[in-house]
Amino acid sequence: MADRPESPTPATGVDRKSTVFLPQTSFPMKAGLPQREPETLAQWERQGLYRQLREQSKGREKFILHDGPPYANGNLHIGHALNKILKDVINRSQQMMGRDANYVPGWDCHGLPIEWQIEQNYRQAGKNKDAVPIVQFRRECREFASHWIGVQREEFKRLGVIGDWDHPYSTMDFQAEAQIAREICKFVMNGGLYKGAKPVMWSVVERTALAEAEVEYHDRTSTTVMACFPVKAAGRAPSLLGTTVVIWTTTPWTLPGNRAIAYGKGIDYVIATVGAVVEGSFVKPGDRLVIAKRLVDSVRDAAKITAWERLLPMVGADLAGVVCRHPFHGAGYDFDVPLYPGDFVDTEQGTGFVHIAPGHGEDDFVLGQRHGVPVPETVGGDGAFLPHVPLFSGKRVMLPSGKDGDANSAVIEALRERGRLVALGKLVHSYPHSWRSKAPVIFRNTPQWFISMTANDLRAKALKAIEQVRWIPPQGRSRIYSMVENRPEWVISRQRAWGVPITVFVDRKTGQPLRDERVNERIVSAFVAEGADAWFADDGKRFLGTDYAIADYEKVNDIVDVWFDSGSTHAFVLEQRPDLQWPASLYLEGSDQHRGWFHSSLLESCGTRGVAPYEAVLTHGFVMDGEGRKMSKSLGNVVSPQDVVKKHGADILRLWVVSSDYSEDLRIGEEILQRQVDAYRKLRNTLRYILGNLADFSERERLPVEAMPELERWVLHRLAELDQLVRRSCDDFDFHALFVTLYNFCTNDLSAFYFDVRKDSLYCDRPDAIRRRAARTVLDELFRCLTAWLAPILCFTAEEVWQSRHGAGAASVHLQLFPDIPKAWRSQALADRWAAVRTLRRVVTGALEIERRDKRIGASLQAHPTVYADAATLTACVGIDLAEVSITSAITVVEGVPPTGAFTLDDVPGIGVVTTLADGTKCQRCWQVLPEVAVPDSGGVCRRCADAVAHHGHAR
RNA sequence: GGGUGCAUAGCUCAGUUGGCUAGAGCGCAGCCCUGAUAAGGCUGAGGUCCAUGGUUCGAAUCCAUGUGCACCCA
Repeated sequence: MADRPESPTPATGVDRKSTVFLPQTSFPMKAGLPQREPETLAQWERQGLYRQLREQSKGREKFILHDGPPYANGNLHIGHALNKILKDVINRSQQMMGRDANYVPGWDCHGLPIEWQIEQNYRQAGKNKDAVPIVQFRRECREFASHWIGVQREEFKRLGVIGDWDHPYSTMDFQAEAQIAREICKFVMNGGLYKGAKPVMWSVVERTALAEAEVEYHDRTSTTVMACFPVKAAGRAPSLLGTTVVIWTTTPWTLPGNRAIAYGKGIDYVIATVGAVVEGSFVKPGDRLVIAKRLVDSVRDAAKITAWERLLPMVGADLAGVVCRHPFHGAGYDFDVPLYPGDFVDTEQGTGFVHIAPGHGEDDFVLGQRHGVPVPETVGGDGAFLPHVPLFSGKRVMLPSGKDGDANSAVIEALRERGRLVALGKLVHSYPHSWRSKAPVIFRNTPQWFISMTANDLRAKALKAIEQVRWIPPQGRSRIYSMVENRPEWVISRQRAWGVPITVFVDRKTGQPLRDERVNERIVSAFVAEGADAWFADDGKRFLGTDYAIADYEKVNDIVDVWFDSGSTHAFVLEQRPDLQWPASLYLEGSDQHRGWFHSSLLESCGTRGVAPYEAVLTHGFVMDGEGRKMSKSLGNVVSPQDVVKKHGADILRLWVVSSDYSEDLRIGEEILQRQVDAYRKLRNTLRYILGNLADFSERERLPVEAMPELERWVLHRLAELDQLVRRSCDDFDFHALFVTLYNFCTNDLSAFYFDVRKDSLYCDRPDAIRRRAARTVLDELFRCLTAWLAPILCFTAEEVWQSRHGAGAASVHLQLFPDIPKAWRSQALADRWAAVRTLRRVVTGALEIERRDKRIGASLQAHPTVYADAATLTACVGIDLAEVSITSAITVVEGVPPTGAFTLDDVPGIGVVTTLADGTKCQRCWQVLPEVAVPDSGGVCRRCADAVAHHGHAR
């Protein structure tokens, strides 16, 4: 370097350029994320990053985000991506705040959708599922779920989600199945579990219960009847005495199962006295019928009434407490039929009253349950009335062929005989049919297993637990509270094959479940060793041991609902793994899980442990398309995470997550993604610029804060402010605010201001110049902070930047903590001063823009502004080089009122700028226009540059 | 049909307990630079704050109704 000519001729700019310290970095501007990210993943894998993290954070306070298990039956969709990325950002940020954030992902594996898929495979192969032994069937379900766990695991990993992917949990692990059984046993032992009955959709043809997913709706012509129920007790409306309440139904055969009547609280009713009728009417003049006011005309026509004699109005509320007699009163139907209000009653058609048969409909069942109405069992699995049903024993609702039986006509005839028939009709309506046989289904009461909401005060415990949990956003609390407050008993049984059995033996004599811990232990240990298949392998004699005779007990072959499975994850994951802890710090899922996983986990835990399994619950909204519509295959607006990753990279998707307000529904589409790509580029270039200007930075250059110029101290002040915001935002899981602030810091404070101003010093000052050393020290701090703060979000890019500086062999950026920021960096006085400086600067740049527009200048270094300002502003600027800050070659400051014609900004009173051209000649090295360069022996460079060139290479 | 929630520039979002000419960033347009260069800087144009009615001296903000969208339930 010493032989470099000290004063190169002005014409040879190339030589000078080599003395300018331009940014140097191999960090490319173009990211190539889709190619690069998998390489980074492979590197993390090789390093064992997850293991390193665990080692490193041993003994730290644990932060346990317990994973809500996705269902293992298909590729990931964008909602999965949102959920897992959010979890990952939270885990990584908690880890970097000094906690041990161990994340164990999991899968939900049992249940109907998988079972169905396997059945479908059989059907396509022309085989019959029922011919396959259940254990083999279950094995195929297990293999199916395993396959999708593998697929989803790779897809999740590709998103950058870090966790114990080598040891995830699944609800079908033997150990999990064993623990689920143990949880069931707890409910058996504490009396929470009981056998009851509930209506389900039942196919008479296949003699099986059907789930909602297994029925399809077709039009069907039904015989409708209006039947009347004589009022027995009028409640608070004496005028009802001697009247009959008229109901309407499309399923007359359900009348023997009637136990109540529903009315609408807000509906207006009348007592209609029949005036005249035509021949063939089932009613006679003088009959007094209670019906909805809106429907008087249609009832009149349906019942062949020519005129009403009188209409006495009343309101729904008057019907409270009214009790009727059953139409078949005196023939074995001598119970009361009370009236209850029901939300589902309307006046679209019928009479404004709905007959309630708790064994034959969902509404009926729930309403009946709420009021303690018994659920009669009237129809057998073959579709025939059971022997104990008066009048109709043996009558068939439906034949095994799928054709209508004789039950409807028998019921209608019985009504007519007793004078309880008001009208007959036909109705074409949408009705559920079996997916397989295409035959209509019936709602039939079936034995089911329930968890009581009242036994052991489960409901009260759950409500109390809700109060103690932190819900984010806070609306979540009231949402789940009202659900738990109003929910019916918890039905946990399913008549299915792919799941954990309800591990109960029922005493054939008493109907009670066997309660014996030794039996339970045998079951659980068998499951640990063999999985839940052990239950289905034989008659279960081995579980009873020598204490009980299998002949005295019935082994229940129902399985437990999958919500009970996932509701038990806290028990078989959090409690069982020594590297986790119970309760979880956080559950995080879509807001639909208030009804789902949050709910079942709460009930399961409160029923067995008395408290919630989580300290906090965070919910996110749903992902819509770019126009805010729901995504659907038919609309063709589905955005798949796989496509985004392939096209843009996972970091772009992660950026999208933190740019959105996930407490509400969020949108994704081409434009939205393009905005993320733009933001990414800007961040990447900011980081690249820092890297470039830190080339060869050595510790010897580092400068203590006290020795730095104010501009550098202001940047450090900003870092201190940001540090606080970063930590608070991470604690609040508010990444949107965090990201916006970081991004604006990079664009406004760094790129457009600090970097722009310091460019001159970084490029042209002597390497040992204080100003340059200060800038490089600050860049180093910026590097530490930004890489750490961005690492939880842009996990791939942060690593790439980190390695670009520290080498590929360096410890991962993800092993860093958020830097400790000295409190002393913060200075409000400094912030205030620089706010004033930047206001002044805005006026200067505005003034320069006029010059530029009028072609008097191009670069700002050609200008020499004169700033007129008040004393307060100038006081704030004392000691600050305003020319440097404004990137002009000179500046003149005048205290006083701006002259007319000076440039001003409307929102900045008192400051005006008059611009002239800078005096002098352009320095060939730093491009400032200075008088000193104009002198003959300057060599075309300013004194600073001449000095820098003379010492080039010496101080580095 | 019921419950819950949401609606502010083309996009993503701020707008405390009612008190501004309603803000930011991106995008867009124009200009400048050419030593961050498929970069960087500056300036500018974009709003029926979903609609209607009300409370108030004053409403994006509070109330009512409606519309649209979403989730849950029926």
